[in-house]
Amino acid sequence: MAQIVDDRKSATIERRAKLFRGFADPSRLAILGALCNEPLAVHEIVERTELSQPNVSNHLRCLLDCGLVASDREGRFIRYRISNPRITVLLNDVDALLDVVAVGVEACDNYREA
Amino acid sequence: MAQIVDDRKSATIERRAKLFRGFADPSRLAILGALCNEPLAVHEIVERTELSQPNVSNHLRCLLDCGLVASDREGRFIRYRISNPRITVLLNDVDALLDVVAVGVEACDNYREA
DNA sequence: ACAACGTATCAGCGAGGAGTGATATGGCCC
DNA sequence: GGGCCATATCACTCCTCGCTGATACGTTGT
Repeated sequence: MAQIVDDRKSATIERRAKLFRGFADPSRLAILGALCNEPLAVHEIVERTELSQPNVSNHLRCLLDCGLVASDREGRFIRYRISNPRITVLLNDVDALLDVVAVGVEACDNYREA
Repeated sequence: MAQIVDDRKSATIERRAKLFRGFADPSRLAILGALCNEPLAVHEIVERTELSQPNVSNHLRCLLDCGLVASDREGRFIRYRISNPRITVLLNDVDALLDVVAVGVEACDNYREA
């Protein structure tokens, strides 16, 4: 019984961690940031983020699998968009938290700076 | 000028990514989850999370540097607590987002499952 | 049908970070 | 003050993940 509770708890934690990892990458954040303004085709994302095309495609696949973005084919373009407004909410929350902890976060050298 | 804007934009993205990474680890989430209920000393966190003591200490140092937790010495104990309510808000929002995308997130095999 | 464009896939490399075990530091009590 | 408990630190290993370059797939126009 306690075991079941533990399993359920840790399963929740693992899911949270995995979702956070989805956001914990500059490239994916750049893509999501670009898509927050408007839906975009892949080559447009490539232009705006200055990431390589395969790189963008890889991350889009990840974001798509995770359900964070959705895609619609339009002729030979594929237009990607944010799948759920909660994502924007989350990004805003992070910015709000950053207003408070930005200094500390930048100072933390337990993981990489850039 | 465009360069400055780019720099500023990417600096924002990097900060966001770094903060997200702070949350993107099961151990740190377990610690934060435990602290959400009540302030705890290190050995109490060790008991509840079943993580090793050095591991907990390492993560606490990281969370402390980032400003996500705060600490108070109490005799030979050191009591840690969540530093800002926005953190709880953020965790709740993630859960809310998970209600929508949990299936996709678990299905995404672009990064590790557990 | 062919050329050109848009997008996806894959293997391989490199770096960063999480966990462990041993050890150091510091405060408490008898 | 010596032993003990609570916490911190460090070196090291392993594993995961992100990026790149080459290439394949698919769609559209001519």
